[in-house]
Amino acid sequence: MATYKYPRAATTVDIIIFTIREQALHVLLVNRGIDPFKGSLALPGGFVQVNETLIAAAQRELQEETQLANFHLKMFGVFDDVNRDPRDRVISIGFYAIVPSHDLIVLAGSDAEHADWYPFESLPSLAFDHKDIIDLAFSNLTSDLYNTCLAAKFLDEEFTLAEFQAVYETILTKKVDKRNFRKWISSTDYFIKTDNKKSGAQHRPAALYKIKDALKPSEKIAQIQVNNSEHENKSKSETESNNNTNNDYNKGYEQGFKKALSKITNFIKQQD
Amino acid sequence: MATYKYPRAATTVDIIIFTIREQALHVLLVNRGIDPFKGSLALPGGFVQVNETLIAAAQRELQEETQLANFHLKMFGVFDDVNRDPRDRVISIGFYAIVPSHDLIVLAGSDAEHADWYPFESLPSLAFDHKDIIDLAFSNLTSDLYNTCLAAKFLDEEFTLAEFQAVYETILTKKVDKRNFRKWISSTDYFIKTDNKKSGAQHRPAALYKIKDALKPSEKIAQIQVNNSEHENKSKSETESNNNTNNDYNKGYEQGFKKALSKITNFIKQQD
DNA sequence: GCAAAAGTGTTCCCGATACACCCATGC
DNA sequence: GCATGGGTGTATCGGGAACACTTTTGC
Repeated sequence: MATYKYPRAATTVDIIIFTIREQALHVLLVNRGIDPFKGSLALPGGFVQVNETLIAAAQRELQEETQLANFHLKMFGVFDDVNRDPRDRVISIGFYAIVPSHDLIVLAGSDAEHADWYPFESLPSLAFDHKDIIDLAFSNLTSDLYNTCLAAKFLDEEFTLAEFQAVYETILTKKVDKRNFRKWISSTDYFIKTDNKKSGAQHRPAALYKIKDALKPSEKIAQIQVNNSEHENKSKSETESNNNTNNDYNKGYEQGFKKALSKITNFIKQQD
Repeated sequence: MATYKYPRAATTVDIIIFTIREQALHVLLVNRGIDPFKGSLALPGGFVQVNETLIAAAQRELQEETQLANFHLKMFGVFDDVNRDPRDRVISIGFYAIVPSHDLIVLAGSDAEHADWYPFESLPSLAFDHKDIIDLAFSNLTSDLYNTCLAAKFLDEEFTLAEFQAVYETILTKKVDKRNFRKWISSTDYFIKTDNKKSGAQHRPAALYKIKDALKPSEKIAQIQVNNSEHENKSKSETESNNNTNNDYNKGYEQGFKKALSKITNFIKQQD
């Protein structure tokens, strides 16, 4: 039992796990085994313990619910409507994660909850304000596609550029120009061609690429980063200098914002 | 007394109030009257009550400490290091606000704390992780300069373009090209020329501008917005559809992201 | 009439877009 | 040898950036 002079809001994390299966973006949802919204679908997540950071809480919840660890998690929003949870005042922090489609290890939930994948384009109605949370997560996902290398997280460690391009086309639901896409790949410093090739198909083998080692997961924590463009002016200490429990995998994935967000609309064909 | 089965983190808000005085960006700091960090300088802020949103808490704290109301507040980050407050586990949400330099109403604090302005470029050492919070706030401020009209909040309701340009030059510590700046003004839909002029100086009178009425404060709440660029693809419901207690002034100020963040580096002369 | 800031257009350059053909493999 | 996807270069266009002179007032 904990006793406080004044009542406190509870703090939770909610996590959107994105994957691509059957050429469509999917989101992991759990069937709630308890009230409120018992029987409804909801995002995985749960209460933050007093001795862990938010991202550590998100990692822990995911591990409990999916047996997967070491997610690349990104904080993207705060949900603080006073009545968003009928039981109590609950402030929730949203994170999103990306997993490769083959990691579909499903997923006996901790509380006899059943977890499964649902297509982003036709989500059922959800508990709490989780629909809003997903929308904001998606909005962040799309903008991160061209500003970070994290879209590679949808794929295996080594991937062909055709596979990678398909990730963008699936999420953006737009055709992408192959030559311009490849020009972008080499204009960023995110990716590197390996010596390996993927052969076996009935055509020329494709070179395999991977994320540059320098960008591999390190010991940096997620922080909501609203802007990362390069203004060489008085940024003083680095914006990421705060938050420091080291248990995450975000650094590098947000490095090297060579180009500003205008990238987002790059080489998305102007058709329609 | 409030009693919970499991201990809870406390939730606080910290607010950075920016203003420009003596041609320099300043930040409001208070002298802490109580431990921890008694006597140190710190950001205004305080605990969130269970029946108010974060932004409402920020508004309330500011009103208590500065007698000013109706700030334009923007949420920009979450600070959740486990040991950031020596007393207890405290998760803080950062907001920033902008006030015109003449509103320097200072500011007998609520707890016999003395509040005053400090130049951003030479801040003293601060309590807690408040230095990190300020750095992230500044980083958000600079990126918002060209993506919203909120820089006008540094000025009176009606302002000349020279005054407005000086805001940008002060914050970015760069010279800005007058013609390109004015082209940007008219390329956005944020501002409108009034029929009034500012005369009296020893030169040609300057036209006064103001923020377009359509962009004036309305009933929308602040949400951390990582991306707002226009991808006309499946943004599904609007990203700002969440968070809805109506007590804020943010809408419009974030509307109409016509251009992506590349704007940030606009018409900042390449001199050094 | 002179000092001092207001106001205004054009050129250049680079990066974003569009676009079509040859290459290597499996069968 | 043919079907299939892998791989590559160029020309155009638009927006960002640089740049100088005329206008209007106060004294």
